[in-house]
Amino acid sequence: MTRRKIQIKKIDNTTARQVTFSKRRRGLFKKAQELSTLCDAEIALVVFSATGKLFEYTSSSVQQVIERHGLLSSNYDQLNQPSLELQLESSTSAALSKEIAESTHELRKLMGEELQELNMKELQELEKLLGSGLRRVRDAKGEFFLKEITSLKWKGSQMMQENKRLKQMANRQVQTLELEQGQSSEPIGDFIHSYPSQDHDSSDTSLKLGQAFPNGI
Amino acid sequence: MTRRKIQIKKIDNTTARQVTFSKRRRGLFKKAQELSTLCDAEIALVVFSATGKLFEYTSSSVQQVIERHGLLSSNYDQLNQPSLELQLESSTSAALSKEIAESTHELRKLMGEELQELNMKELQELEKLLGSGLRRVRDAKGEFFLKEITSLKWKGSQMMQENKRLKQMANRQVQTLELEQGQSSEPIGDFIHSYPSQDHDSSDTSLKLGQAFPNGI
DNA sequence: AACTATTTATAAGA
DNA sequence: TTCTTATAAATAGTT
Repeated sequence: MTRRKIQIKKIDNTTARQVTFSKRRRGLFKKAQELSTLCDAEIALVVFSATGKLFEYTSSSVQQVIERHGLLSSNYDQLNQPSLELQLESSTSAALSKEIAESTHELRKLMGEELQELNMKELQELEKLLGSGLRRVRDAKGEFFLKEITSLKWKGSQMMQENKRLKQMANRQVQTLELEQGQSSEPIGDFIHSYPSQDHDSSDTSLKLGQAFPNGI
Repeated sequence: MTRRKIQIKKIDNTTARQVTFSKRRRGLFKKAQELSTLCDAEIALVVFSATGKLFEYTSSSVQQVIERHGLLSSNYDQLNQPSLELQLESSTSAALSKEIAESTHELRKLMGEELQELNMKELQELEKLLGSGLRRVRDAKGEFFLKEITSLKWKGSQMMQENKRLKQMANRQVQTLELEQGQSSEPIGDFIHSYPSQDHDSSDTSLKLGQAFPNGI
């Protein structure tokens, strides 16, 4: 807008458009930075050129905020040792409930509720992360959950097969009893289908499931 | 920068700072919009005033892109009926593997791999969602995963208890056999601890696990 | 919120 | 790309 005034519409000539893009982009970033400094504002600016090149400016490093709170590092630490505490070493209802409660709490924390502990200003700074940082965290969390789910499904399938095997074995034994002694007993199936009551006896009958899945997913 | 040149540093006077903020913010947004139009660039601009007020500009509505691809709606549809297909109606290895593979595929799709089907331009537009849209998607996905994991853990615990019960029952029967017939048999434990082999018989031994968890988490 | 003297940004050309 | 420069646009200080 100087040797002549121009219309604000897409510049047809490719070369001219690229030149203008460079010039105006620089101007825009400079203005953004000036506004941030002069008025103590937090600014995030992302520009994609028509060719897909990315330029971005953020007035404050949100990375700093994140690192200050150890969000990334702690999350990544947890990501690197998934499912270890989930190998179900306990088998009573109470212990399981507790474990589930704890895991849920841990997962909720992972999900970002811990962010609520940051004050408003810091949250606003976090907002400015735009894609990069938060998106990395999000993707990592997603992968974590995905692995967790896949692992749990594997364990579930293993347990189902074990259950099946147990039932077959039980049935075989009942048949043996019936054949050899002519006794009749309650159908195994009905018993198996009933849900466990709240009694916890003290004998160690833990089945040590989920202890080895060589092709760990 | 006109009656006099100014230094680019924080303006002390609060009123002056607010006035300058308004003027320059407007200028900045105008420049952003001009750059976007002139050069066919995608621009996302977020400004937080010192008082925490938010102003933002995005050159294209990413909401449109998302709605066009039905990403939000389809995900939410899936969110509203979680774990139904996971109630493990099958019990053979082959069926389980297939189910796991399908579920995994479904989860991967949920995770956003479907986004790879969008072309580059659209992805760039998506980038500009900044927090709002993508964050909503992310949070929804996270909640989905969380529910899925909790549900799977519940099922796992139910199966473990059922396994325990089966083993107790088996042990009781073995004891009965041993008492009444004086026979000795292989220790149940070892058999139970072994992992299932690849045989699939055709008898329906499905245990219908996970069909009712009144206190659903 | 309006004005206006200047500075700044930048379109066209080199 | 970078520089030059004439001119348009933005805006600091004022009203």
